[in-house]
Amino acid sequence: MNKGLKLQQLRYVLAVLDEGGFKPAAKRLHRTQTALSLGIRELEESLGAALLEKQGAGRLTPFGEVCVPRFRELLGVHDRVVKDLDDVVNRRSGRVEVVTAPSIARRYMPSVLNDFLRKYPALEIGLHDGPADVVADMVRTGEVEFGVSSLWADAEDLEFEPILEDAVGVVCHQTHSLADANSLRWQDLIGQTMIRNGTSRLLEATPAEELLAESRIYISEMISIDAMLETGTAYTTLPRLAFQDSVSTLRFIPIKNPTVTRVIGIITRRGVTVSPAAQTVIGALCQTITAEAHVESA
Amino acid sequence: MNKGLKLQQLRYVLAVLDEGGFKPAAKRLHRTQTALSLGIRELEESLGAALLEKQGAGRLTPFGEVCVPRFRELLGVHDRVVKDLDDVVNRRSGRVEVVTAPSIARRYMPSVLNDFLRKYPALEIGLHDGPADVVADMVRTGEVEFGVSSLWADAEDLEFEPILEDAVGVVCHQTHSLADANSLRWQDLIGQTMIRNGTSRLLEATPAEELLAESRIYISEMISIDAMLETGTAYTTLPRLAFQDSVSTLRFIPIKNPTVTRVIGIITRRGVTVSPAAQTVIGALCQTITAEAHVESA
DNA sequence: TAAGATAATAAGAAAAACTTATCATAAGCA
DNA sequence: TGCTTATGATAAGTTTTTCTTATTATCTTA
Repeated sequence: MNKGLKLQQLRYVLAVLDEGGFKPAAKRLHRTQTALSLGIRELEESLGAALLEKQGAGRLTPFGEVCVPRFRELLGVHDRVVKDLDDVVNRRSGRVEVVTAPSIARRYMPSVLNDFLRKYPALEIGLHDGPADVVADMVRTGEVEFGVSSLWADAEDLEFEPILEDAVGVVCHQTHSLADANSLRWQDLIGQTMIRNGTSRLLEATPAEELLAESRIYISEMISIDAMLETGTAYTTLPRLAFQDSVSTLRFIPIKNPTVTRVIGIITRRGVTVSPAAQTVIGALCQTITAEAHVESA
Repeated sequence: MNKGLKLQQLRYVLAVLDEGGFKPAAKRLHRTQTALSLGIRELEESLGAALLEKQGAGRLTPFGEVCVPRFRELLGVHDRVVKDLDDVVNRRSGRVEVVTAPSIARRYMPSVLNDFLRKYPALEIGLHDGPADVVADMVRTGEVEFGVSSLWADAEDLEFEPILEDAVGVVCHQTHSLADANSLRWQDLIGQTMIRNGTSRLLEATPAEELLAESRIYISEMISIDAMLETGTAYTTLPRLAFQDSVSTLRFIPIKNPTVTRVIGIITRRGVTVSPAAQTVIGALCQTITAEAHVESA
């Protein structure tokens, strides 16, 4: 006895049964009668017993009667598996977990998600946000398929694909002495009271390093920073995207010569291909960012 | 997308996973590393997405994680089907329905069944008995796979394979005038009171036809015939096998010149192959009959 | 940075699957 | 019956698939 059924041969048998003969079955399967004859014969030999009676329109032997329901079961499972996997590949099924920097989550993800959910009604998405190190960790552990953030140290086990540059600027209250400038240089900030925050690491190893060293205040939460800025006596620095225009008493002033930017990109585990569904999300995100960039520069 | 998974390719993937690499997996499957590489690649292309990460010891892509459980399921069903059918072919599973003439059922089937059940502990058997026409009908309808009996008219839709000849003789009470003969000729019976029974049709178109015409009693049930014979005033005819030695007050006297026999054989539906299990029963029956014939003639 | 291992690629050989053409057998019909 | 038609089996050859050997590229590790 030869282990290993060939699914196609099982289909031959079922087709002969359904169509009531070799010739019509062959026609339906786009094969010749001979192909079915040979294929079914081989199947019978591998099983060790005949399935179809010698003559007459495809009648089953008793053994065939035992076989056919199992053939149908096996082919049924096969066809379902094929369909399921096809659905996954063609984004008709699946779930994506994503983590981004808070600024990205607020600024870009809403429209990405809307697009995405409309376009692929059967896909599910989970969106998380957090600071860069948390983003990296969530990608590393596999909790999420990819992250969108800046990457401090380029880790061996992570892949970074830049998609966006985000320039650092001054944020201060409208009553602050710097508030009315259109743009600033770093040296303009010397002597001013600076609040450091989570993004201040961006200034390390830049012309702003000196300011960093002078600064004697560090506040991690944006809410608390806002409250401090409201006094009009201090400023902080933020990347453009992290600044919320909605707080109308604060101003954002770009800093030039040189511009300091954080680079935001797609973070994935090195050597792990993202799922088809996740690829779609990444694609949508990049497209959205490109579109907005055009709007801004216009 | 190309419908139709090849089971072997699925096994390649699982082997690479289990063994942690192409080379050991290839070794286990008695293939070269290249064969797996090519096979898995083809599978990936047919699915439309990668299953294994490019390098490293057979790690799965997220899509691969989705696929593998389904691969296992499909192969599991396949393997179970193969095993089930193998069991049927090799008589480790199955059920046979048989119908025989009552004489066969009493005389031969007990030992056949004992042999059979001992030899194939997993097979089930259903034994029925009845007169020749009932046997033929049960075979015809498919209620049973085959019958063992004589066949009156050779029906178009039935196949008859003779296995045994059964000579007709006289049955009478030990006090009957014929009781002490060692053998009789038909003419010895002229003038005696004959009881016809279900087997009397065997005498049609034989030298005994005349006796049949003279007979004025027909009794269908053996019990009632016995009662009548006990009076010692009448005789009946029976094939040897239908005569029960256990009724010790009755005698069986062979009739010769010419001998009239009923031919008992295997009755099957024309053009229907019997199941492997049934083939076994038929084989055992023929063997038992041959063995007993030797004993008797010895 | 070189050595060893692992997987991908190329090219050809072996095996499988399919095709056309032909044959045997059974069923239908005058 | 004998002729015709239809069905499935068989033979021989072709195409396709699958596998192998040989080689190359890439990653790992020492």
